[in-house]
Amino acid sequence: MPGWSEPLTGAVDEVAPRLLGATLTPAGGTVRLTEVEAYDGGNDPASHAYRGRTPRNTVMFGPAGFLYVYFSYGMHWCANVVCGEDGRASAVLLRAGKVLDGLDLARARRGDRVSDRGLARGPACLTQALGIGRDQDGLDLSGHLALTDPPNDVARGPRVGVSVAHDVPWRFWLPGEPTVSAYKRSPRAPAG
DNA sequence: CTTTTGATCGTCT
DNA sequence: GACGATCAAAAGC
Repeated sequence: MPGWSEPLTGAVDEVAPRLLGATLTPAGGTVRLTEVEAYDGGNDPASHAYRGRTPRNTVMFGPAGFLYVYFSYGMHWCANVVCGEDGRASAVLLRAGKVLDGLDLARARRGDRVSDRGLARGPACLTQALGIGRDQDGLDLSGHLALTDPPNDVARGPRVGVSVAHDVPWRFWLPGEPTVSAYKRSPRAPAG
């Protein structure tokens, strides 16, 4: 029995756009993914797996179809779908989505001042809206992630926030979606 | 809309 | 000890 996650086992830059349009329901509340970023395991200097396996990134080295969650900037959680072959440690960062279900739940977790389109706009906003945290690191996504038909229109460009590998256009999003986060280069990126 | 800046701490060197 | 795969508020257009 090939796992449900078989479509996640190709090259990560081909897998990432397949996640656009998918629905995710990890801990109450559902989001439709509108923006993702690919990280190519040990080959990618921007990847958390670039310098090998550590306690934090262990989940990345496991099979596809699991959630890799990490703590960022001392206050945020960010979530990835582990992709690629077992041991390759590729992953796709979930950058933004549109809340389809559990609007009240998402608003309660994010705060009343946030607009509907802003609820899951940005990787840390998305995890907060969905209730993703430490407990979801290593979560088996079967039953939580539903892939859809490939979107017919996908935009791509440089990744947000990374200070290396700017030439790699591995951010993918659904054009025209108001839930897609604004592009910001890393403050530490080389001037240009 | 844009730019700037402070918050805050786990992780790895 | 330095550095983030970030965010929100504040201030200027």
